[in-house]
Amino acid sequence: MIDIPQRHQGKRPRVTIVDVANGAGVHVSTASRALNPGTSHRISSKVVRKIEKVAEQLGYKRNTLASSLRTQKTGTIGLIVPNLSDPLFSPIIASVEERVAEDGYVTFVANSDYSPVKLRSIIERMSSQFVAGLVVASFELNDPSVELCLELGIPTVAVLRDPRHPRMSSISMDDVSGVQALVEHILDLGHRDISYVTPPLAASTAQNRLAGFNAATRLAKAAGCRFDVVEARAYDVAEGERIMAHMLASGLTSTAVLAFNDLLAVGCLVALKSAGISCPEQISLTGVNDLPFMNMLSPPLTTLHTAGRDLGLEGADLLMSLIKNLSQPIKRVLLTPHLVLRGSTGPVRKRGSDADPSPVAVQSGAITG
Amino acid sequence: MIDIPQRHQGKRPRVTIVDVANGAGVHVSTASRALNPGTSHRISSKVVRKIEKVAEQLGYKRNTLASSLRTQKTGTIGLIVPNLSDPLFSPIIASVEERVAEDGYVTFVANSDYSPVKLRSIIERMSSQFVAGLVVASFELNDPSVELCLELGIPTVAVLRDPRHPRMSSISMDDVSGVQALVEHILDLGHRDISYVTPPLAASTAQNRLAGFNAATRLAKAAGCRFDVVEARAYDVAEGERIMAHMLASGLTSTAVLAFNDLLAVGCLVALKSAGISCPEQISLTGVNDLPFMNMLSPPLTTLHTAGRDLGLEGADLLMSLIKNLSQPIKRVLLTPHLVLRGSTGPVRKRGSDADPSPVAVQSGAITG
DNA sequence: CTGAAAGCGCTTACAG
DNA sequence: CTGAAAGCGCTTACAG
Repeated sequence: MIDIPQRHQGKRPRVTIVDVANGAGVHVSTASRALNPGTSHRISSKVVRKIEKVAEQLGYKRNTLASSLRTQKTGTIGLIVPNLSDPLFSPIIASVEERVAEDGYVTFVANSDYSPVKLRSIIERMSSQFVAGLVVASFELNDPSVELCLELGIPTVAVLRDPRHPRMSSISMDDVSGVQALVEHILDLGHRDISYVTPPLAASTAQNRLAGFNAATRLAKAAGCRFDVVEARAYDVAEGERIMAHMLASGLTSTAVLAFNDLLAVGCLVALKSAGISCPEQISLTGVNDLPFMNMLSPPLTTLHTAGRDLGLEGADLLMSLIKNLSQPIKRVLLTPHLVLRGSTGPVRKRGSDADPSPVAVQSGAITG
Repeated sequence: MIDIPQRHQGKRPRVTIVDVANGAGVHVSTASRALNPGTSHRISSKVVRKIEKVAEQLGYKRNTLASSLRTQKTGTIGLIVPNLSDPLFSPIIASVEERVAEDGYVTFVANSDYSPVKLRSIIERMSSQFVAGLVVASFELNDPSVELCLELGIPTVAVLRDPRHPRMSSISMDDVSGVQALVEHILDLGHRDISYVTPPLAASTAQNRLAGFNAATRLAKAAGCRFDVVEARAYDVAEGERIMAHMLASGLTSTAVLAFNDLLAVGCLVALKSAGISCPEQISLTGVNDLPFMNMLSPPLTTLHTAGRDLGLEGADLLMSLIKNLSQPIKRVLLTPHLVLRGSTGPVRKRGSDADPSPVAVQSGAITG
């Protein structure tokens, strides 16, 4: 019996530039020049047309592998994010892809999983694949991978997280003033006991948001207000739930809780609900990022809007210009996050009105996580 | 003045296999064999160790471009989704990446933007970059790109959307029975006038969900129930908002609305809210996919859970085995979506109770979009 | 077990 | 304006 593969039997042979050259009756070097935008002007337009026609008819596609090997440059850029599943990165991925495609580049996306070790190995792998440049959303502060990119000579732009390296350009959100505005809004609402949930201070985002919190609370602290910082271990909903349950169990006195990001805030909200505590009546809550659907929660979440699409577009744009000219001044761009006021924040309860003994009491049985 | 580039001056020279061979005092072919897992057993282990040590010291990284050009195979696979920003695709992207990484492949992600034309050009581009295989979530029914993949001889697996081609394997959700279960739940709640919002029937998902709706309503229709199908033009929140506003303006009589997906459902919810119609008291609402945060909406959305991670893992797994052996039987795998009952669906109002004239009345001023 | 040589498909100085 | 030739960095039949 003849063994016919059940699929793909029609594998068609690949057309090379040699086929095109033969078909057009010219030398391969002529065909190559004609088919390259940068050199086609050196060939008589009649011959160019002929070659283009033959290439079209034969369905010729340049072998980018061979081309890249020869020219030592590829049409690919790498994009590294710390968590592919976090909705925060969707618009960043989409917009980087879009912007670099304008210049004919394609994008490799990789997930560093919040690990500096994985980040390093991804960078090394991408370098060995000759990416033309890198957009990195995974850098931590003083991340040794920054030096690696510089040593390897790969044009690189940091987005979202700024490694704060004197030779690395970055596009990030102005977290300090953003969180400051958030705290001021909370103070305006009359809150005098506020907690902030921070992740480990590995990245600029974590450090800057804490700095914003501290800056805003410094004066108020002198005036007798109470501020507390609680450390989370991760960035996700589950951790937010755990932290809030823990805070409640330890006798939380705050009337407002600011979370590092929306995911933690949503987790806090879950824990508040299962403890039977109403938001914002008993506790006001805020996040950061303004992820999709945050306007549809119950209550809708007050947050800072992170312009993911702008981060991606500006980052990719800067990378494109860096690829054209590496020797340009380092830039550190801050985009202003805007405050999105929604239902999860409200005026602090007047003392003595409405009863209900503070601090917030909660049955230990109601605590999850 | 001497012009010193401000960045990247330390660009280090690339180490090739020739350097390694020289350093180890062997021929490049020996170095190549020693450094390749498949051939290293042919070299004396002493020499292998020597070569590995030198490679390590020199920081040698194989140039994958050159390697791929020679072997005619790359370590990359392509993943094509119709919309990079839809949260539905995040777990698919993450899980495909994860699974193929186990076999040493890296992933190219591309966005077809719901356009068969863009899809074709992405496939052609990826083919010209010698991807080892493709995972495609963008196929429409009878999509000519399926033939293209087969002709090009690229191992390909369809996920989420099944092009229903006799020679294309696919992993998708069992939408027919899923939506059927959804309708039965709604009927159980007492609803007798139900509308379904469908997008254009280009993809299997659209066609199957409509088929599920029709199958479930056939009997009930004979029993005098009223069912309506409304056509949307897109898949997003804005379109859901527009459609629901339109339905309300045209005197919607249904007490339950099923939307093709969560995004449309959320849009419907927005329109209901701005029209002052309560969900589920006046109108029950369902989506499909169970995107993140759907459990946190107000009301939480009843929906079908799409196991994005499983689609990605199974799809990538099948692709890996296809790459190893193209001549294997075509598979069409259906995963069962499970029904997630939440607050957006509830019993139909008893007639005559509670007053409120049906059909749902609404001021035209309240209609958005 | 190791070496010498050819070749993957391009591009680009070097000639003319 | 076009051609002939070298070479990017690998891998792999072919010898020995």
